[in-house]
Amino acid sequence: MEKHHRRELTFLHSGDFLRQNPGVPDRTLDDSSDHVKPQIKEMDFFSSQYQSHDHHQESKTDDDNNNNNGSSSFVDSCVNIGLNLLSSSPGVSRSTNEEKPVNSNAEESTLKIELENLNEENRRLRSMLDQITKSYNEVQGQLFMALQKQAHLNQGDQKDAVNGMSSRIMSVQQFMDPRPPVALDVNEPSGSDDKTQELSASQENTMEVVSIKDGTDQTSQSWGSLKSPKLEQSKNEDQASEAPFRKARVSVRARSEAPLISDGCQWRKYGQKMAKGNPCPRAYYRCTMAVGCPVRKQVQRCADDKSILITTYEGNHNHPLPPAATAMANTTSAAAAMLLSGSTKSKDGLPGSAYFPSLPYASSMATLSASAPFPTITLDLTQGPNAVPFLRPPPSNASFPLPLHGYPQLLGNPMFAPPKLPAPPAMQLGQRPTSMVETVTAAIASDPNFTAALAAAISTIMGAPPRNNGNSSINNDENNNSSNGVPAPAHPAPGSPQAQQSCTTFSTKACNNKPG
DNA sequence: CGTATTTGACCGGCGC
DNA sequence: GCGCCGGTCAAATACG
Repeated sequence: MEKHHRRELTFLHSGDFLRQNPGVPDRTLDDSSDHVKPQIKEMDFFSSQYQSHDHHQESKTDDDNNNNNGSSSFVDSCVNIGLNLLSSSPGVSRSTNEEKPVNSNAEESTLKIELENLNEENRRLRSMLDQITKSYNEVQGQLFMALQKQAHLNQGDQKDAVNGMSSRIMSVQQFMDPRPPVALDVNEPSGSDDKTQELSASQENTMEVVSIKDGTDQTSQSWGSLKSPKLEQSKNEDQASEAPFRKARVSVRARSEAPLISDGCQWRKYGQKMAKGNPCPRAYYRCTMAVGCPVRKQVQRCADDKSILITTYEGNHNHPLPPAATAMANTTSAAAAMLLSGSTKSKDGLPGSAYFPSLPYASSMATLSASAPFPTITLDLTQGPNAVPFLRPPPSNASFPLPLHGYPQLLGNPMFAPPKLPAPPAMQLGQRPTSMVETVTAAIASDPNFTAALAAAISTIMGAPPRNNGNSSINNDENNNSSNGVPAPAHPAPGSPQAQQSCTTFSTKACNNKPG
């Protein structure tokens, strides 16, 4: 069962592709790092795999080979040793072999045969991997084409097309990027230069998609230096047009009985107030994952439906996000790229009047609110994936539907400036409240509805009918995530596309969390 | 005892 | 200027 839904939701996870291979035991991936067992098959397989395909794992493999510690990555030359060490009592096997040359010869021939079998297996798996890679590329191409097609169809605005397309494509690239999701502590000096570079590059991609600055503080995103020329330009433009804007916010509506949704960050409550027009108190939290992190969030139950939890994020994290948060952020960004279709703005300029259901599952998830003191994008995750364009009647205030959360550019696009707010600085292009969106996407990720919608949308784009697994296939990953703010250890699967990761690591603890 | 939460006080923005 | 309101501070309290 778990295998089943993994397969569906992690459709780009190379590791899971392998996992599906009939000849490869499931323990292959899991055991590669944790267990010391005579699993030469798996080891050999990975070794070859990485050597031929996966650059970013090369360094790891090389390290292992160099260390030759026999803990995880055996090369062929080590097979014998590994077998002896692992299958016999240490210290005894050697003398035993010396005393019994005949048996040793027999064993040697046995090992040779086994080695040949392994080589054969290795070839077979490699060819399978090639096929998978091929299919992967094909699907990627199809996705590109689908996105371009949709962009053309919805090409209501040239500027949007220019900005959006490239971003979309970048997003897709990032989504498809088989490199391991990053997010780990980039400030920490890495032992391997190659690895570091890979991480940086990957982060760059990630940030290209996710990055937003809300203009409140430009404390360097510790993730990096990621600056595509384009974004750099945008940033400069923004800085040039610095305006007295305060903060953009992202609000997430999700059904949850828990007082908090788990978004991968650690929060400390610093206040609670009764808000006007809502019998439920509003709680104020600040991020405590790093000293001085300016990110705040407000949590309040919906006055109309107390089962709906409204979480509003504000500010930029000044620290790397834990994998649990980053992965989800990446995924959501990728999902944004997938789901975003063409022009997203209100063509007649009237709030609430624009709706482009090119991607029915997601296009109604986001609304921009013009009435709030701050530009706020609201992501409504309270509807089921198949509740087709669920256009929750916009709240009394002015708002207009947006296809897409997690799509930073939207927040920055002056075209989206609420009529009431004359192009608030917060809405300037290039202002990228990165972390806010990331946090929100993390929150989104914790909502089963979103992941289901994402899966359905992806399936739609891919031209395949969405499987009817819906929430059930996604929600079972609770154990994958650590509790609030605690990074899930080593959960990024090597060589897996980032998008996949978020699919598999989505936290659904929203309903299980106890307040910290 | 250290840390997190609670809760009333305080502050600033905004409308009248 | 005043009051309302959202947001934050910080002392008191709770908790492990």
